[in-house]
Amino acid sequence: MNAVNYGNGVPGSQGSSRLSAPTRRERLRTSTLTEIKDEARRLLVTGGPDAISLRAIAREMGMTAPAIYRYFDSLDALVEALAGDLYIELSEVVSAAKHDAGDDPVAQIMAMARAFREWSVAHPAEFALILGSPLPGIVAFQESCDDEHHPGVEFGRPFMETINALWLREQYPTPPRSMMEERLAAHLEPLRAGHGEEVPIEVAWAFLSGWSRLYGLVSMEVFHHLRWAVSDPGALFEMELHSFVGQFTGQSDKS
Amino acid sequence: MNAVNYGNGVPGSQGSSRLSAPTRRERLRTSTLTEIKDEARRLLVTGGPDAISLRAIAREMGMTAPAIYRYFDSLDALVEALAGDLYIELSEVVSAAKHDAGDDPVAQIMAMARAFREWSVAHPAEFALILGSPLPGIVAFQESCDDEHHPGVEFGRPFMETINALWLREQYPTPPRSMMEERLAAHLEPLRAGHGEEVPIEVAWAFLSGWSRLYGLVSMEVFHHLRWAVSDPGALFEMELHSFVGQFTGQSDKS
DNA sequence: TTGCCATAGTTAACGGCGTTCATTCTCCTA
DNA sequence: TAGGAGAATGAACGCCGTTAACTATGGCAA
Repeated sequence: MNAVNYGNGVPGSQGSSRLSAPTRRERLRTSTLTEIKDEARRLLVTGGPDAISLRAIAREMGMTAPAIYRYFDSLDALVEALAGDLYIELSEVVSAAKHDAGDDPVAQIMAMARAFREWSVAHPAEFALILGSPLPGIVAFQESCDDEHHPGVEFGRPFMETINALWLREQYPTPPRSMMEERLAAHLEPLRAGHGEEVPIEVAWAFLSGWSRLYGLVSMEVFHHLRWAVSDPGALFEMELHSFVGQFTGQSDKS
Repeated sequence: MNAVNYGNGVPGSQGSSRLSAPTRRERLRTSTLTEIKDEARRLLVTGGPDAISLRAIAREMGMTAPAIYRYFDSLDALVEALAGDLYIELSEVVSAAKHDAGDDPVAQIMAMARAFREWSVAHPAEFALILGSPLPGIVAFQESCDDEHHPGVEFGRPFMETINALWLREQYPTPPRSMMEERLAAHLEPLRAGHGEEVPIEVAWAFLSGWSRLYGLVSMEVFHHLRWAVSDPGALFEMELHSFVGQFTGQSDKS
């Protein structure tokens, strides 16, 4: 691991000198870098994660495969960088939806959930790469989660903040405190390391419970694991979403 | 697709003649067949889905790769057959847990959910193969879900039956009927094709809602998508499980 | 202006992969 | 006992990631 290139960053004697004044070399380099990732994504979309190959990328770019090693240490490193970009893209989509949803936390939650589903359904291959079964090579990416600014943590932040705002406004129902203390409080170090030590246990519960429901439903739809049950997963999603936010608005579930 | 071997079945002029009297040839064939799948599973477990290769299997068996084409039409067909076996194994584990849980539907649900999680956590690679991102090649396997005896449908059956029994015993709370009629009733043809036309809408809802929660939580744990949040996913699982069955026992969620 | 050298790119090669084809061997049966 | 079906082989094709040695080039320092 003595290599100098890990996806970006220019190896060079003097480096980039002044900020906001990239040299010609640097511009060419970043241009090639993003072209590689764009081509990788195109392959991902058309043929799945396994279709991403250095040779195919190079062929499409009019290059030879070994040239890509000037930009990435390995195919895995390239895929990892692509996964990071996709995480950021998804985060921005979700955050934008939140900002467009007004001030009501419940409306914000619904907007974020819908944006998440829509992006996922529209980009199944990308979803599989960042939120599906971790391929060997993506594993390393998952491991580095102690970082406070890990894309995964960053992605969860707007959800967390909204649920926190909601809790401050009204104390929605939760499982018994005793159960949360016993089953949850002792195991929240990772979450609190990323989102602040003071996050209330009720917020942590609502976040984890809600996120796992959202993730389960969406990934079953994206992976076609619902096809045997339901012909319109979107309608099921809407129902579950209303049922979920109903918890917070105190709306009864009784028929 | 004019090939005769699709995983089992002996191509031959006379075939297997009398039942329960397999010829020597047949015995050797099925023995080799299962040895191939066993080796494939070993590779799956140690190196992930991509590590399954005909050449590695053959090497380990003291054979050459083309010989495997006597037993499977392609690598994809082999993986598909393996996935079918794993589905059956998981189904049996879950069914066994149900039968060991006594007569109470709620106890049965908890036992099945725990069995599902335990198998999944103990066999992450197998879980990824059958319940994770569908690789190209597994897609075909997912498509054939119109079959009433598809392994996926078969796997869901004990869950469905238990929730049905529960509904017959006590009418647990559900979302408003109007919402279920609108969002669910019109899209349940696939489920009813597999599990009977007469399944009540409340049972379908509870099944889908519960299964997606279970699947979401377990797959996040198996895929390490919870590592940044919680250090003991098992405790979170227990809490969610209690919270879920609490819906059915009328237990309040208020702290 | 000249000369240097880091950088970007090339070709060739290695080993591994799925798959096909022609061929050989072996066992069962008619 | 002869023949044929089935099992397995070796060689080959075209992919793949990766490494190593090599060449061309553009920008900076003397």
